[in-house]
Amino acid sequence: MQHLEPSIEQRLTDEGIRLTRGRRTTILAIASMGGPRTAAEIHAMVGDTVPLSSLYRSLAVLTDVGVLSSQHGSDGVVRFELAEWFTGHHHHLVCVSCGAVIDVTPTDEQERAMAQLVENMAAESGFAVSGHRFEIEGTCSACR
Amino acid sequence: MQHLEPSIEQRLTDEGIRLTRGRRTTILAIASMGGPRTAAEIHAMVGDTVPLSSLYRSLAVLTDVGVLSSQHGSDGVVRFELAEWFTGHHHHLVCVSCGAVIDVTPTDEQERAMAQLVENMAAESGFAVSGHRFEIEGTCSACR
DNA sequence: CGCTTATTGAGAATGATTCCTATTATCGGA
DNA sequence: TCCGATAATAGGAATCATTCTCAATAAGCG
Repeated sequence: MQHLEPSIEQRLTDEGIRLTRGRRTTILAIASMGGPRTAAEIHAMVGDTVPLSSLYRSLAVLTDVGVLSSQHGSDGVVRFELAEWFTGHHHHLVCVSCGAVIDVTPTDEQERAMAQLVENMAAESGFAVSGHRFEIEGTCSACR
Repeated sequence: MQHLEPSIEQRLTDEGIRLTRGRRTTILAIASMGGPRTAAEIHAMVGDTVPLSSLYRSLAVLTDVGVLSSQHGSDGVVRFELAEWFTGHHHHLVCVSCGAVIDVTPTDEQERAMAQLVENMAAESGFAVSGHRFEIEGTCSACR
């Protein structure tokens, strides 16, 4: 992605969010890194053109608007990546040996079964379900 | 749980870990709270009998030894609870508004369905599944 | 009971993230 | 194209959870 996808640009204007140089730089950097990255990693990539404090603010805004999604890693640090509406819904296979993360896109049928399960489990708690995260732990083919 | 379960006490001595007053207090507090709790919440419950710094150390040790399990919430705070070998396998409902976490124990049928799903999804990747983590995001009844 | 050594206590230190305020840049309209 | 209202930035201070330090203390063994 050399330029900003129109769909992303659209999303921003729809929300009344200005597309500043810093935000453009940030989005492009994340897109080019192809996986969840920390603010520090992104900052290292974009350099001083985007100060850390501005970067954090941009990440927050872009996540709010739904251009990015964030996840809190087991090391307590937040990682950002392009949101699923852009990359597609997926889950992660996490190798407990080498730490590799493999994307898995569920089939429609699998996703339906999962949604069913989610509703069943949440029903009794008066919980309004908005999404789910599913992580499969195991050993990847390279590590066995 | 008024007293420390023998199985937990055993675990500690097996690992050469001393059972101090602070650690006993900490474990009992967590057990009585019945769900994942932050260090701050636990500290509020045990009071000054266990200083924060000691509490953090105890939580780390107990997690290492496998008496507790920890999870990093979407609010960036770590929550602790008794490990699954003690409480039984379960999943979490996470409130995206207030960060609260509620335990949900799947029925045998649900867990079977989930295991099935996991195998299906991992099959193509040559992944040897050892476990899974399932988090349901939504809004709790108090926050709606 | 006494010894050895793991553990504690208090506060300082750290690291990620957020907040504050004057300054600047975006973008819609004339 | 230029202007103005105002969203957004810079960057440095502030916050918050968590970790570290080290002298003082207590667990558990004999």
